[in-house]
Amino acid sequence: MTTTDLLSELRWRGLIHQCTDETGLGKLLSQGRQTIYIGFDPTATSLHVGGLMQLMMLRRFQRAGHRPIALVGGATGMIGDPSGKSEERNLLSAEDLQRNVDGVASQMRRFLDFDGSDGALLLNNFDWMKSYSYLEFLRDVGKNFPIGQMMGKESVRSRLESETGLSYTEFSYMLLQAYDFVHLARQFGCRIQGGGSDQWGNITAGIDLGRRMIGEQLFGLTAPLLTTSDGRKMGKTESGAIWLDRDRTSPYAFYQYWFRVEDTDVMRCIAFLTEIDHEEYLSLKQETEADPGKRTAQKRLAAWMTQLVHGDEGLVAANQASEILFGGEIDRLTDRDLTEIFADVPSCELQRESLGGEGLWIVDAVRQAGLAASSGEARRAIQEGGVYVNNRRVGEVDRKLTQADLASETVMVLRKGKRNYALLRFAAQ
RNA sequence: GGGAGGUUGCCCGAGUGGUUAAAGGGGGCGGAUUGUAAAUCCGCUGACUAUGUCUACAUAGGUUCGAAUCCUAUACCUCCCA
Repeated sequence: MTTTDLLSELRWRGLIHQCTDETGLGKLLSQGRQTIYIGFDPTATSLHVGGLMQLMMLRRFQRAGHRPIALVGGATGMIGDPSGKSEERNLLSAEDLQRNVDGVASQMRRFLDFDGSDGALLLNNFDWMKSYSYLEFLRDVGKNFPIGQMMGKESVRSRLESETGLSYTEFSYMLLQAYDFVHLARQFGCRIQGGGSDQWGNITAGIDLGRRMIGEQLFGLTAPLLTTSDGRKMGKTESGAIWLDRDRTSPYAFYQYWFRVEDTDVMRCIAFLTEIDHEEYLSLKQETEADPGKRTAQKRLAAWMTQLVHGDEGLVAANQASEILFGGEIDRLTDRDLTEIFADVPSCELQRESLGGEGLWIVDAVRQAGLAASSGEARRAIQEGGVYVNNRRVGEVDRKLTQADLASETVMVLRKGKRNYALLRFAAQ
């Protein structure tokens, strides 16, 4: 891809929410290899879908021949960005922060090429902020910030009007992020900062600071937030965020999340998060509108995302799991198969002896597996025909489970409703 | 400080001495339908050793054969007067 294509690609994908100077940026990009940076909050050891948007943005720049800088906010993470947050964040300890920085950094290697002298850079602003003294910072940086302008920023204003208010620490956040931009411009010739639309205020603060401190014209580019058609943030389920870390969100759950995206949201996800080209995008859009029941776009999205984040094995496993879970009876599988397919499904260990004699009462099994909070609830579920053993419906409340119900050597698969699974493992002892 | 009203199940909200585990709605859960969708329809929604037993209508006592319903005290909330 040539540099001139990059902006037009971002445009058709709808990835340009705001830009400080689109024509100027286009000119800059056509002048040759540029450097762009985006900051990442190290709030957890893993990124989630929100961070993926930004990571993909950097990746698009790298593929167009530019150099991306992924900046983990080891320093800014200690302060907490008030943008888009309704209340003050709890400060992280230095150790937690370091752990998060390490975790996030290792995930980024999947998306960006950090090798060689031309590769992407992974930086931590703690490295240059840790030894900056308060006094010096106030003289160099602080004096360039008119309070009036700071107060005008959306992030500050909305918080001042709210009941929680904001602390001086949070108020100062934008100085740190602004200084990052200037630092990167000086050290690495980085003249572009990207981010989500909530970062606009922080980015423009950096551009102003750049003009004052080093007399350079910097550029800012924000992407829209990834939201559903009814305005909620994407990447969240009732049970929490969708993470990139396979231990937090299994490849199967990850795949399922994208598979189940609403028709009205799926094309935007494809545009925002994948590298599926315009031609295919249009044909997917057409197919989805013509026959939404086929879920062609959802399948493509799920496959693309899962492959990028979890690799080929992840995709194969997710596909297999989906087929089995939504297929017929579960039978003649091995413990290994089941354990892999149901990696993120809750399971409980039971004594093998409980299968002997009378057998294990289904009501107890459902309750112990965590599919029902009480045995009353378990009974009800069974009476309503909502309980399945190995995907076979259980008819009677007094049903007993025996050896014959094992799906593999030691495991049974219990299900309540459409897609609530739990494993029962019968330990040998 | 004085007066009036309120506090019901996950949430809202009926119920003012006797089949009241408590109407109705929302939510949640199951089923049917479907596209692993939306909408729709049906059922369930206190616990348990379960054709029975126990615990529940702010909390603690009391009246009564019998109370969410009457009385007393306590806590919290709302309104009115100072």
